[in-house]
Amino acid sequence: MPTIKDIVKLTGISRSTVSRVINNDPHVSEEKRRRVNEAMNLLNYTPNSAAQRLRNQKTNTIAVLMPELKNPFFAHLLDKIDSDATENNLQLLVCQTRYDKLKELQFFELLKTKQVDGIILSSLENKWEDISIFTSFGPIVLCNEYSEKDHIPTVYADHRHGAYIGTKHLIEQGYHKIAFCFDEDDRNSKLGKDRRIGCEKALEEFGLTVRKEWIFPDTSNVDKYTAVEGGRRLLRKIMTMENRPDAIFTGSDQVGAGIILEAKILGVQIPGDIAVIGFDDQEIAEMFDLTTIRQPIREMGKLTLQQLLDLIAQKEVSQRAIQLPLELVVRNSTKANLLGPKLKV
Amino acid sequence: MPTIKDIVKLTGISRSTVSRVINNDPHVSEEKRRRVNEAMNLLNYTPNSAAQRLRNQKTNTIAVLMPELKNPFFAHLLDKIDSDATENNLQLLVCQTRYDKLKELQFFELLKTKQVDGIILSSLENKWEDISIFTSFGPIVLCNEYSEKDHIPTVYADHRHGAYIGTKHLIEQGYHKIAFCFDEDDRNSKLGKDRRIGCEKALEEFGLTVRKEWIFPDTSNVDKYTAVEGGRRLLRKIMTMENRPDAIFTGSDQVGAGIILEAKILGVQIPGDIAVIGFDDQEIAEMFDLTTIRQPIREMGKLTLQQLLDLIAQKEVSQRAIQLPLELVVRNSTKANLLGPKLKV
DNA sequence: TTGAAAGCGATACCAA
DNA sequence: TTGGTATCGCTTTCAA
Repeated sequence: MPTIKDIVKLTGISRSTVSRVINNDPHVSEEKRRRVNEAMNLLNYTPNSAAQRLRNQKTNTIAVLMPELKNPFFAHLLDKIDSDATENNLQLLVCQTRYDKLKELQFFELLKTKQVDGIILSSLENKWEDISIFTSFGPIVLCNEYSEKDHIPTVYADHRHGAYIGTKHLIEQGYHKIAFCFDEDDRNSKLGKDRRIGCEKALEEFGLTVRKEWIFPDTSNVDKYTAVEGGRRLLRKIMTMENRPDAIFTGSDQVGAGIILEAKILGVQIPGDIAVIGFDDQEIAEMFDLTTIRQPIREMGKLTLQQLLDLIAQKEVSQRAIQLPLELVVRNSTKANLLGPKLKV
Repeated sequence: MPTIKDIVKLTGISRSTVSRVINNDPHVSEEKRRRVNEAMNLLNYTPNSAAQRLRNQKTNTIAVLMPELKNPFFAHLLDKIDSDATENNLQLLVCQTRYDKLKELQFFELLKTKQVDGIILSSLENKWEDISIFTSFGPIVLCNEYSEKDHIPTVYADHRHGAYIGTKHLIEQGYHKIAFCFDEDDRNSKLGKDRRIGCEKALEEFGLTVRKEWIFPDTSNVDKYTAVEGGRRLLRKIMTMENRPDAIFTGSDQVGAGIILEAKILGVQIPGDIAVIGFDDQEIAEMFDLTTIRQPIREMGKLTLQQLLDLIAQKEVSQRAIQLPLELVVRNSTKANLLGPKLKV
């Protein structure tokens, strides 16, 4: 591969000037610029990025940490981040933590070893306290997940409100025996806790209370089956209960789809016997006619990258924590019970 | 950030020896090794990867080119490649071509600028002739797609046979008016062409012929709607035809799912009125009880990375082109027509 | 506008 | 086993 030296040899022009041409420095005469460009084309020259990185202390690369790519939510998030990254001449490194604390921590070495200029964190396996020390090595922006401390650069959706409007919708449709199945992972993120708060708020407004036996954790991540299978198991479990809920509010469209699929097998009517709400509004929700809470993935990706770029450019970010609204998408899985609202409000 | 110099200052030991410790060179006394390690821990030292890249001419990073991440087939492929890459201390750069020839070409600059040690190409927008020149800048391995020239390092599935067994299955189940909907993208890859050959072979064996009006291109990529929507449109179109096929062999599970969804709306019985076969065997195929052709994604990812690693290590790869078998997964979307095989063989 | 030279942070050859 | 030094390829300051 040709280097600057080869251009120097060919043109007799100094490396400084050649470098100036490469970097579009205006202080170069037109004639030299032309000769350098000619030589570069002739030799098929491209600057060596390792040398540039070393010299400039900049990689034009960022890492996106996520639990796993085969979860379509994260694949879409990565897709959106990539759109904007490409526009900004940034490379993207995929980093799957696979729900592993240690793996997650290891990825932060990328910042120390200067392999990336910054990190987007879309899942949180460790406590923020254990991660925050890495911010001294480079900027980190949280996306989707969020921690208690709101002085962290974060972009997240208002899951509390999302859970609230979902629950409220169920109640208004006449369902008041509502089960919840959310990722209970409140060790690190406030996400699960916030959802529960939102649900409770809606229930309280209608004079209802949460029943402990109707709260189910999403165990698909820990037990290594798919979220769809998780939904199937959940419904089977629920059907063995004596006092059954008449609606299930789930933490993902996959779980919701699993419930609907298993219902068909068990002869359970959706929404006649049991209503279902998903989360995210992925393509699968539409396919299964599943009421869900839409996540603004496009905006989350865009704003997250923007924050990161601002931090890399040393500009302080305008807002540290950005909260985005969540939206209810009504489909047939929560159609009003034929008997009309069972509840007197 | 501390550098080797800081370790030298702190310990009085030369940079050469420090470097040896970093790289586990055995020719270092235990005492010095201990002192260097102590200092490294004390200063929280990590080698600067840009410097290592420059010096070693190696990045430990590879790029994976694919059309788009939101296609679950590619998300899964990337996931599998990543598993093995992580084991080999390789970073992965995501590169979405978004079905764009120019974008694809631009990604090969990564090889020229030494940002990656090699490239995995899982889609092909340009002709191989236009890409092959880049092999002089670093190794490139084709995965999934394949070109006419079989001296290219490639891992691909036997789509000809896949199409053959799928078609044969349909015929044996009593369907002999078979429509095909495959990506017609044979400008660059042999994939589409091979599928057609496989279909024709099966038809011929049973004395049937292909009907031109029953061959449909998959236009979702070009027309910018989802593959599921593509399936829906396809069925609507077919239902307007006078002479309708009684089975549809599609190029993806998404298209198959779209057909099944639209059938429900139109009151078309699957498989009673029309049978459907998908391709890939993604989770969605199981959900929709869709007969499909299973792709060995796990093996494809593994073997592809192996080939690339061999090429990077300068070992010639043992086999240039590896062909993997495709497997029929029978589900209810192709259940034998109740009237029994219509065909006298 | 141009060029000489220092330096980014590591590795490896050579000599001791 | 150890250390001095050249080198990887580029950018940037300084002086001309």
